[in-house]
Amino acid sequence: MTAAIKIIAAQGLSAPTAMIGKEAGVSNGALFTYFATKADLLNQLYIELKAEMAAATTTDLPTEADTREQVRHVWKGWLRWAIDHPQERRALAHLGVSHEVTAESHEAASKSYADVAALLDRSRASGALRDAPLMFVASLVTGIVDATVDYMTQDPASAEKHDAAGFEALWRILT
Amino acid sequence: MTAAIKIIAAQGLSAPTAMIGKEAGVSNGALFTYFATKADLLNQLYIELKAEMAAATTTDLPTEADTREQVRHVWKGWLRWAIDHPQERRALAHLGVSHEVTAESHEAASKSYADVAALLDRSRASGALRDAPLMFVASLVTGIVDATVDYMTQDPASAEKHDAAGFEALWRILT
Amino acid sequence: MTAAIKIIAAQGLSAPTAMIGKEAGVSNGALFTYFATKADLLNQLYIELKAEMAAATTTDLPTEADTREQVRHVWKGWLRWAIDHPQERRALAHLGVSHEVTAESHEAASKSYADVAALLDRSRASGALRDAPLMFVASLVTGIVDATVDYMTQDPASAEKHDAAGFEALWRILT
Amino acid sequence: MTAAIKIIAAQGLSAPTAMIGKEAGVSNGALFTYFATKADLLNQLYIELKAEMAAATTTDLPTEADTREQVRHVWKGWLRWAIDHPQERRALAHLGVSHEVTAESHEAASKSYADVAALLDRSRASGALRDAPLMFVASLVTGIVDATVDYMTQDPASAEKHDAAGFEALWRILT
DNA sequence: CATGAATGAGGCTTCATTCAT
DNA sequence: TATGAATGAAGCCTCATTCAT
Repeated sequence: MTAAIKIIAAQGLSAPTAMIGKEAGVSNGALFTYFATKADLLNQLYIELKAEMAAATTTDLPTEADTREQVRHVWKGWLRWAIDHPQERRALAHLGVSHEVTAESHEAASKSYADVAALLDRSRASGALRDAPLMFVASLVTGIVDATVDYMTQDPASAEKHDAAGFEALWRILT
Repeated sequence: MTAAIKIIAAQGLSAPTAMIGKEAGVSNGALFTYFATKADLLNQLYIELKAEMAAATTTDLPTEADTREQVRHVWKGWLRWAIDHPQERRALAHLGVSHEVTAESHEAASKSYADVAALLDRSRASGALRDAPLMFVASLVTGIVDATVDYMTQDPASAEKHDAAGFEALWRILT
Repeated sequence: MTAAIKIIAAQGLSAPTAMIGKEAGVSNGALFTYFATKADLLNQLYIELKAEMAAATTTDLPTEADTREQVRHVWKGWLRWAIDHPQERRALAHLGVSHEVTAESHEAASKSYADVAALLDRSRASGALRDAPLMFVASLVTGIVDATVDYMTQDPASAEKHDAAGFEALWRILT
Repeated sequence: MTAAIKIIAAQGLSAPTAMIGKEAGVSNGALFTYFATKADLLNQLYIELKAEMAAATTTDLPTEADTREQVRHVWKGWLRWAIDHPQERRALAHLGVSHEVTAESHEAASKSYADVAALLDRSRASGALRDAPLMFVASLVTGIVDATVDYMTQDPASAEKHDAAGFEALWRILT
């Protein structure tokens, strides 16, 4: 699994299963005792990565604090995870557009985000997007996070500034 | 070319060249009269689509109007193109993450956006992101556009509302 | 034709007909107005080259001189032609082992050597190989010529010495 | 390998790898488990055949006997191998002129002939070719062997006579 | 007759998947 | 259950040959 992430991040989804097996230290045949199919592996990987990413945003969430604080916590967690797991992010970028990843997997992945979605819903309650579909708002937010992480990665010296600017943009949209 | 867009939108980048040829009404061999390589085709396609998309946002730009009006024009053009060209958008999504698309192609593509970038720069001049790198702001904007288009496509009945909400979010970020 | 020689010498028999056409300054299609088939071209080329090579050995043959003198003349002509036409030689090396060159072509080519063969027959009349089949002797001779040319080409500084050594070997075999 | 020899002898170097695989009783894909590339197969084949041929000439070489005896031994071994392995010989003829066979392979192959070359050097020590480059002499010898084998193969009834005539020619050249 | 784009069969190679050990 | 050699379908690309202009 870790192997798959590394290989897919580096080579894309067309990476041979044999190479993933090698990286994982198992034979090419053994891979298929764990995953019936390459598509299976990709789907499980997708779900797992999404879940992991979601978990990173909600652990230790200060549920008693005010909304802004909680959003800030999620924001921080998200950024930290993304920056600490560049390969995971790259792999997800590939998996996200793949035809091999089924609608069911996308469904399953979105469930991991229930808590984040709920928080988002509370945050925008009295904002400009109060009447927009929640998923739409979530998409906007995801876009902002991705852009922010991209620039923090490219220009680590000004990471702090990008972080602040990104959060500023986010908060403006929500409120 | 049009054929490639259609096939890639439907099947992804792993679509056989033979299928693209067939869709275009030419033999599999003929494809390589026009493109030396599959990668070549993908790169040219990427550059062309990006250019076309950029063109859709800046034609008839009211350069004398105030900034908000111009941003609104670009926004409208962008949305219209995206909604009218779902296959092109899908193909671009695939091409954007592909390893086959070279850095040179990305470079070339970004040149098409010079005008839009300049406008963006003017718009955020006195806004919260006035000190952020322009490309960072552009990424944020792209994220918002993509999210908006996604939801206008998924829920055409409320297209107007999504449009408005998206622009609202955009404008908030810039000013 | 000259083009074919050049290209085949450089690339072998797998050289594309299009490349030969280009070198000759005609379109790929035009080639097939002159030669029905690539195999046709190769066969004609083989016969022509063999004939040319044979001609180079017998022009101005001093038919009145003694046998050794005549053999010496053929030897000289052969060496000269081979050294002056390295591409032709290379092309012939490829054509000689090709399956595309038919038995008829080999037959036709050998006819060009009638005069040389007759001379050879006279030369060995009282020699050690007087009872061997003429073609066998011819093969031996060809082997010696080829070896000599190879070394004269590789080491032009000592060309004279190789020439002499080669002829010495030849004459020893014949007499 | 044996399959490759057979197929290449029959069809030349343009023989499909699939056909070689089939002859060997393995699938087309399996071939590439053993040889990364068709060129690889050809190079290994060339080296192996050359080595085998060289080995056939020097096994049981009577190193204590006089030079003529030793040359005779090599001659016999060479002829025997060539006559017993017509396919190997044909394959070698193709491989010898191929562009796919690299200079390194030729280098490697020539190393197999160190012993034969040394013997040759001793044999011609006081002969007419004593000052010619050894490799030149070797080429002459190879030419004679090839011619002899060709005729022994074509006309097996007189094999004995051709053998004798060939050796006679050889010995005349050396001494 | 020449052109050169188009054809399409065929070759080399890759790789997901299977299976005997 | 693990191994890794074997399978064979499929993909990219080449090139002899054809044919409309």
